[in-house]
Amino acid sequence: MSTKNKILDSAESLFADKGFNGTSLREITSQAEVNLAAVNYHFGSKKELIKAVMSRYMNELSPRLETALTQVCNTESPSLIDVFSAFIEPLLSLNDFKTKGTSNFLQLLGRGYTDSQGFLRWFLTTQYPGVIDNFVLAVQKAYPELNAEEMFWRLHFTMGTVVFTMSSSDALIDIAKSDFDRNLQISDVIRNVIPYVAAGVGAPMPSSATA
Amino acid sequence: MSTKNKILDSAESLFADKGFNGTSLREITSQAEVNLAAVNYHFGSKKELIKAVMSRYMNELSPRLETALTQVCNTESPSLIDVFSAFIEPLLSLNDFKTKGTSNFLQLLGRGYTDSQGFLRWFLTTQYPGVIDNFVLAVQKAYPELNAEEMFWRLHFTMGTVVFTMSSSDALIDIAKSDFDRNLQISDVIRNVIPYVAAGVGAPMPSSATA
DNA sequence: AAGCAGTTTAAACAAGCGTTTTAAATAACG
DNA sequence: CGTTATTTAAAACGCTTGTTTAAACTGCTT
Repeated sequence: MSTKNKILDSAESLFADKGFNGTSLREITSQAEVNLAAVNYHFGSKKELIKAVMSRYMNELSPRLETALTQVCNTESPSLIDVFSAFIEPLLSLNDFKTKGTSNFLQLLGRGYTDSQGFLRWFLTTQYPGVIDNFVLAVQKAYPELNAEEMFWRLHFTMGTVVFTMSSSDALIDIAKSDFDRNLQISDVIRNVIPYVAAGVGAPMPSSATA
Repeated sequence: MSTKNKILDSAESLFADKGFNGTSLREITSQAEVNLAAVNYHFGSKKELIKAVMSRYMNELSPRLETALTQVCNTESPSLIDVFSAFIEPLLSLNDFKTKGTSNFLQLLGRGYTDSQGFLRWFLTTQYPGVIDNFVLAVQKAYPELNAEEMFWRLHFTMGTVVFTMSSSDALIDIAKSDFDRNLQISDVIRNVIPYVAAGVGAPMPSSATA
């Protein structure tokens, strides 16, 4: 295993656990068993390391996601459940790509949104615009009555639900075990959240006739 | 204005903007125009200052919230919209209590959940258990078919939606202005999110007969 | 007026941070 | 084999953090 990959792996798990700001380069290089200066040598700076960690996942995920969302758009009359379910297989495929891949990535997503404000929005919209565009198209096809403004709000609410849930998924899984004696995994959390966000996005328009 | 209150006010707005970890005591005391050591003199530590900022709001909010939720429980057959709408008046009343009170508090809530993991959960469950208990009771009355496990998940999803939305409400309001030419306030965001979370919590049970 | 508790002040502390610098070890190649 | 380029290593840099210290100042009571 190369020094570069050892750093990426350690950074990924530590970032997911403790956030970007909450993780020091010394923690990362210590866990990776490499020298402290190796981070700046290989990546230039901490910020570039963060981007490298995120890109490794997004490059794996975004083509699968775009394909799945395009397929939904090409079906006859997709439901919102169909749209959100399109995320399942691409997200779970990250577990083949890397151990704990799915949960690590989803937690990183949450960290990127809350740690340094605006970073994730910039990262996704500038680096991977195709994913968002396809997603909006799929939602429009599933719920054409939703106007642009309502769509804007509800997609942000959904982003919040997913990002927040995933950034605290470890705690939620622990509570589910102690309170309900259920041994759940990240895939169960994903399957649980889909009916919720689908119902939220699919809520009737506030001041219009029923769809 | 006392030194103590100057610190509380500056800490509140800076914490809401940049998070607890992202705000230094020197920023706070500089904006408050008091000496650096005043924080440790009056509050003991930064952690105690955070608690003091949160308590100032919760002591104002929790009795109003408990009253409103109890009233909902005492109505004949409340809807989930009724339950969540019970939050509106108590939350907006924080604007009478303090300038920008509502949005500051809701952003602080989000920071407390994401900044240092588990702090807010501990704070709310140990310091203000009555609010959560009344909330759960109200949801149970509005949607009795929801079993404990589903309730657990959906309330956490809702927490995520609200907390995340509010912690980025400033950005959302800005986007709404530039994209749709709408001048919105925090109260509009609250009213927008209610149908979403009500529909999410009210989603049909996954593997049971329709309610 | 003297004394005293309550506050405020400026300065310093120890620790941690990201980054840079130096030199030594390793690998690649003509 | 010898030279060059790459990679590692340890130490130090400059800076910021939360916290503490000790002295000065405040306003009140005796």
